[in-house]
Amino acid sequence: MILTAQREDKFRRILDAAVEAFAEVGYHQCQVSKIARLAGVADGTIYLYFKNKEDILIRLFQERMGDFIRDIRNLLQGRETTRARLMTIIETHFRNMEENLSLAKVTQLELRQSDLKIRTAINAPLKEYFRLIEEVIRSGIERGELAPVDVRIARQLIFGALDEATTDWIMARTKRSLLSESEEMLYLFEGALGLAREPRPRAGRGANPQRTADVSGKMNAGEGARA
Amino acid sequence: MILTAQREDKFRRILDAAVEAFAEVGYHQCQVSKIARLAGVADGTIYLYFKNKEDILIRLFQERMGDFIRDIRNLLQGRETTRARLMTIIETHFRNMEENLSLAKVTQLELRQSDLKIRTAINAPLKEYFRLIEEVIRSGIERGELAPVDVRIARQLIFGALDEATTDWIMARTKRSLLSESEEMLYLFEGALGLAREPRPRAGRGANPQRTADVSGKMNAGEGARA
Amino acid sequence: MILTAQREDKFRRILDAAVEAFAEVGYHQCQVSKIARLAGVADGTIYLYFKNKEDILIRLFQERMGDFIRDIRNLLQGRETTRARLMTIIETHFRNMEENLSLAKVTQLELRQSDLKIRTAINAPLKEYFRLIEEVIRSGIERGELAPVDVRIARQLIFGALDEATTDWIMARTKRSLLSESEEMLYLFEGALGLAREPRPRAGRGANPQRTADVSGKMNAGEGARA
Amino acid sequence: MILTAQREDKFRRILDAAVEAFAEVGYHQCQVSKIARLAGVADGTIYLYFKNKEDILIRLFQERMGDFIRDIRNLLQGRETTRARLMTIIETHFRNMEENLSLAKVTQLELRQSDLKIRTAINAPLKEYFRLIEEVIRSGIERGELAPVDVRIARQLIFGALDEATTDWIMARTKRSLLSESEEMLYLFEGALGLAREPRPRAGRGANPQRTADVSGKMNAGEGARA
DNA sequence: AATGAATGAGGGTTCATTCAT
DNA sequence: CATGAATGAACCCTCATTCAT
Repeated sequence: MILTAQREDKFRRILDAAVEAFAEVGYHQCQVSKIARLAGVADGTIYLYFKNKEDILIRLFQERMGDFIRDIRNLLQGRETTRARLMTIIETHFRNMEENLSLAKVTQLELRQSDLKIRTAINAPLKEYFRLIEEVIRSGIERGELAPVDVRIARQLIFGALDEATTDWIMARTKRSLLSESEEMLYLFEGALGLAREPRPRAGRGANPQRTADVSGKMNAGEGARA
Repeated sequence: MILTAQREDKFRRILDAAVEAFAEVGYHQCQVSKIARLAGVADGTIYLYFKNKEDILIRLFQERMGDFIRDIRNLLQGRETTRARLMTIIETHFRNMEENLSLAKVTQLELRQSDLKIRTAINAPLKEYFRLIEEVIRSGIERGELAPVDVRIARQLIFGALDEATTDWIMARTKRSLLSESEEMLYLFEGALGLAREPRPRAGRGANPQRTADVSGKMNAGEGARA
Repeated sequence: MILTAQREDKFRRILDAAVEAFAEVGYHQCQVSKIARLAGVADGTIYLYFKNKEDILIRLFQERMGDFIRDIRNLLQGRETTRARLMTIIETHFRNMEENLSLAKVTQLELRQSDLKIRTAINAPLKEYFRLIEEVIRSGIERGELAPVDVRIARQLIFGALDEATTDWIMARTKRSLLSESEEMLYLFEGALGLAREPRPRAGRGANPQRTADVSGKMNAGEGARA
Repeated sequence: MILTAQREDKFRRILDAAVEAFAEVGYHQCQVSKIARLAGVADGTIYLYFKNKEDILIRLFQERMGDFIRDIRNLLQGRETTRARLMTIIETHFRNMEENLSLAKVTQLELRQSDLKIRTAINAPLKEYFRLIEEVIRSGIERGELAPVDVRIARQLIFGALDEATTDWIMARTKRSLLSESEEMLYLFEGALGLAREPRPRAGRGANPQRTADVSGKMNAGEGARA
């Protein structure tokens, strides 16, 4: 195992190629040779850097999820209030997905395809993300900003909502912005967690419930539902 | 093509066998011959009832999801308040999963493995569920019971939270009851949707945030995280 | 085994259906259920009349070839000269094929698909046809009408030429008449067998070799060649 | 994709193996793994060189037929008279078959099994052979050596006779030489095409029609007829 | 380290045939 | 006799992985 810059580069090229390839055709449909082609290496070279196809998916997730958690941890340093922290999580989650559509597709769709072995390997970084969310909730409770909710269940709600919103967004044909949902999502979280609510940021929201009704009047046809 | 009770029975036996088989080894790892063996029919018989392996998964979901939605719609008939309706959704969702662990595994894990074709086929029943949730939210808003939240996003929160809680429960080794989370989940939904909160049903909850801390103190090790 | 008229009818319907089915999609591609459908009987019924799929092909050939030989034998009764007899063979062969395109396709194309077992079974009727041709040649030699050619090889030439002309005709897109080749074919046979040649029946043939040249100038493109 | 001698060799080994395998058990009965075994390669290797099983049959024919036509064209260069040219065609056709019994079996029996797709692919080389025969006939007519016969029909007679003689020979149990029929075949062709006949080469032929009678006296039992 | 030709296990699906009704 | 649902053997091909160069 050499760790030269060159090797590091090839490792990254394969990972980048894999993201694109998985996102395009799906993990199971994706042939290793396709990744090799996109990465500009020979098929066999893949196996100098990865144990097998499964390993690519796992390392991919670990790598990107690790980056994501590092980012979010850094951003949380500067956030004092629980509201600011929640907004940071929401926005970073959404922005990360929005800026990496391919990665988002893999994360939301392909990773769930994997069998038990893969999901087990994926466990660690995901657990880290869960822990991070739970820490925000717990400290919020301790500081009296949040109601004494069940931390695990509250985390399930937060992660589940962000995750579902992302999947919805990927499945939707109309490419509305995911980030634009952040404020409404924060509003819901505030209520769920018993955080004293700020006045609604969007003017006219309270005054115009019809708009909301209209939107949902579309009945989610073709958009909200996972296609 | 006969449509006798006998034929109906064989169709169901194959579907039941498929649920067990997919839950046990996963869709991709599952051989058609395994389903046939479990169903007590010949391999070829499968293809008298289903177009192909994929079709089994699709029909399976459509069938069971259809039943589920029918159940939930029936129960909602007798519920007048939005709170009661939300509780019905939560409990029916959780009970359904808890009573059909194999089905839950397929729904939560295997169905997400499927490629675009399968997910498209799955779309209709899932959309129907989304619509149902959104109808409860919308009517709650119209009746003044809920704050004028964005219906689509609120639905994402509700479905996402239920879905994530279920996945968590399946992945967890310790088989705590999923249904027992219903009340806390309802409590969070109430806050999120601006529903006037009932006093916490569980005595001591507010008084004992430590319990929550304990639970999360486990840091989700091997439980909360998707293994 | 009953031999009522009804049974006889069903036997024939299956055979007729098989001719059409084999001609349309080929023996190997043809499913037994297709024959059953065309014959208006159940799949299983086929097996009351035939041992298996192979048996259908064999009986089909035996039946039709038997009819054909009976026809040709009857016609030969009234033909005294070897020339007339040869013409009878040529015309009956061509007319038979032309009037039963489906049968011709099976005979020329599908029957040659069969494995050794089928060809062995087909042997008897084909041998009978060979014998018939050889008898005409032999008696022609004995009566001094033909040169003392090798009977077997002469038969190979006659059957081979008729067979190849038929295959050519089937493969050709342009549906020129096969029967119209009879006279030229007879002319060639006369020469080959040393039969005193009649003056060319087609006026201008000898005088206009260019026409022939023109025709062949087409180089057989798309017609003569087996497509 | 390397095109080294090594690769060329493997291509040829597979082709050779296929000829033997097809000849032995027939195209449809022949498993790809049998070809692989005979060729000394893995099953999957076949698919590096051929698109599928069908492709093996097609390429096989194109390859060998191409060689055959090249051979015959070369030999025809040195033949001035139409008689010599006809003899070249007859002898090369017969010798080629006799020296490659397996190939002959495939050509005469298996290739006719193929469905439309295969026969279409086979068209080109076969047409080339037809064209070659027709060129000999046409130039013979132009040079006044042959009667002004219909070129296409004459070609059908020549190819049909050679083809039928070959099939006969393959189906026969007694392995008389095919090549030994060349002279009699030429004799018949001479007559058919109006070529001034040479005196019969085999002494006693005219004098001993009994030999012919004897042969045919066998009534083709098990020999002449396609078994 | 890099290559890519070679490997060969593995499985979904078809369809001729059977047999209970 | 007739049916047609059920059977299950059989096989082509893919593609992740290896290894000689």
